[in-house]
Amino acid sequence: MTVTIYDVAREAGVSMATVSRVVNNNPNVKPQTRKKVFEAIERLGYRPNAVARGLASKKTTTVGVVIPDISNAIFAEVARGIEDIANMYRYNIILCNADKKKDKEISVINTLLEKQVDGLLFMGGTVTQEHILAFKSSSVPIVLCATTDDNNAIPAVDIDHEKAAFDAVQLLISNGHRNIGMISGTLQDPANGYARFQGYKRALEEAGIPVIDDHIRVGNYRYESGIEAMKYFINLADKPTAIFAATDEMAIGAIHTIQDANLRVPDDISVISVDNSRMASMVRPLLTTVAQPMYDIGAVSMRLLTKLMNKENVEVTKIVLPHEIIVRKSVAHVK
Amino acid sequence: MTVTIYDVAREAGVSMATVSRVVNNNPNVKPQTRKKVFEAIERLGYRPNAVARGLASKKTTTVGVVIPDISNAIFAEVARGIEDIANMYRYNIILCNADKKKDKEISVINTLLEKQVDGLLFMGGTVTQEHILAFKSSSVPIVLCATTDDNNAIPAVDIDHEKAAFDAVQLLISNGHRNIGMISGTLQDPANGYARFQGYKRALEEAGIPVIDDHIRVGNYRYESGIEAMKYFINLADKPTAIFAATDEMAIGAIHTIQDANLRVPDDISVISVDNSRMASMVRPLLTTVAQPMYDIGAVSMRLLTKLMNKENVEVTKIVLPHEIIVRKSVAHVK
DNA sequence: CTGTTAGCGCGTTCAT
DNA sequence: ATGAACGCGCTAACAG
Repeated sequence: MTVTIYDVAREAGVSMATVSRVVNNNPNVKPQTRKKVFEAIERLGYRPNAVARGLASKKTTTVGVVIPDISNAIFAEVARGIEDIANMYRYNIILCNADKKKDKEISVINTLLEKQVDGLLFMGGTVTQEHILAFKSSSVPIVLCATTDDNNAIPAVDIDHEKAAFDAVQLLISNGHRNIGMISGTLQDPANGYARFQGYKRALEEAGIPVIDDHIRVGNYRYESGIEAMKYFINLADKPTAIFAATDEMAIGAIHTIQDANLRVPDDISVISVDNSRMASMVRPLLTTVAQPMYDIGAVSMRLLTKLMNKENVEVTKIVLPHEIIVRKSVAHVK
Repeated sequence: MTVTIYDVAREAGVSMATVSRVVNNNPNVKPQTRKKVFEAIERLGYRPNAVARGLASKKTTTVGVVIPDISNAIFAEVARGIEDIANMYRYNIILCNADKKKDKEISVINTLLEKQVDGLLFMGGTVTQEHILAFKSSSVPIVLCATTDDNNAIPAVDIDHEKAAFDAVQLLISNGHRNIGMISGTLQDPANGYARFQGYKRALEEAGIPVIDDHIRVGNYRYESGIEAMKYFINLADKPTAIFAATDEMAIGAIHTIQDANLRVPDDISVISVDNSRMASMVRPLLTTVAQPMYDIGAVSMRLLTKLMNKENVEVTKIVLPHEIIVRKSVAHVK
């Protein structure tokens, strides 16, 4: 039924080793022989079996990607970066959603390892001891992607979330704002939640502005929770003159709430956030936000992984990509 | 180095066949033996090699997914549906972006087939003869996902794009609009472009409204092209009283352009579109749009594929999922 | 430059 | 219920 390397060999009148050589572009084949083999391949419609090749060579040219949720635009962008670079180096990607749930993460790591991936890209919640254990149970290279690792034991590429938040809030402060509300993500989330909150706090502290609980609301990254938080802020006696939101979506929720209350952005209240998703340039006013290079995070981590898989010597295994404030129209000087 | 089934056999004092049986849940093993084997597995940290298993069993429990662009929210949603169901049936997903480019599509189909995937989910541009040829070159089941196939030769699941557009435009007409502009996608795209335009046309024709070229602009699905198209419409002598946009993004571009011209949505101009992306509920006014069940398209096509891979008899192989108009705030009765 | 020969790790008869 | 032996399709020495 299926045509194998052996059939080709017979058809071309050579040995299977020779067929293997031409298929794998080994230079040690006479051009004429090569031609004969190619013709036989063509005639028989031979297609190499990558599984057999994987078993014999102990390489699958496949890498596993653990991702929280591919339907989340942020991660999808990372995934595209990963796939583009993988493709460039002739790797394929096995994609697994794990929703930042530890059990699911450990589980997919194991099935990925069973599938003999040549490398692993991990994007998830916190990296626990259990994760490390699962990683160490095999010798395939791993790189953490947009994921923090307290133990700092594994190669990783990410941005500096704390600094990103710090910079955003500092922009507000440099515009004269001193009454700044924060719409945070859950503080349990080390990167998008806790770190950004820390940046907010540090920016205030360095400016000598007291951090008060009433100016902090915790949301769930989504539009609706931005609305909810903003409704709260608007009813405050000392209403903030500026809002720092941990995500664009929450920022947009805040903007709409402000506008619905017949206040203006940025004239009455300024808004800044972090993400720079497509939506940031699809609101009125255009949203000032700090851009995270998500595509690049994916691309760079995949590139790092190729080096690791290639057993190249990589000195720096902790890569922090730069972020950038995209100044648009949602921040103004305080009145 | 790596511990194999053979090592486990020795450690447990049984044959490798027995180990294979317990690993694969074959009932023909004495409980006591099973226990011994499990203990040996635990002790040695044995992890089955899926590649070797794939070679021996001719099954990889892996399916290939060809997708236009995972960083596009619409497709990412489909992908999540696919992965969830795949996961449920213990399949893994190899994900390949092909950007709707024919050559790239054919190329990834072939590498996926080389990897011996048990099935293929294809999401792309048009399905040409060359695609069919590539599909037919192997006997693995294929299902088309959100992709039209003129030849109608391959199992597929999609929505009725023409009808979706028709319904949207009809809602406009039933609100008294007779001067309706369309912001279309490229007409070369059979589903999102051409079919939606056809639906627009048919709705007008059935209402006895002439279809005039001046009321049709072709965009590229994006926000910016919605802006551009709307600028054109606004300067028209007989300005449309309603706009049908082929995507939410273009619709939002139109809305903002209308508002920037100091006109109101929907009081002055109504806007409707199709997609029901998250953004539809993140604009003011909230966007009325027809919802496509993208997650379901992914889930249903993956489910169909599992049946096909399982050699179950499936009668209907052309599944059309229902769409639904989500009425929000961007459409009003004509003044 | 080419062919021979072993495995790679596992599923699967076929015996027992 | 268990074991022996073969083969899945290919790569990788090694020999010539």
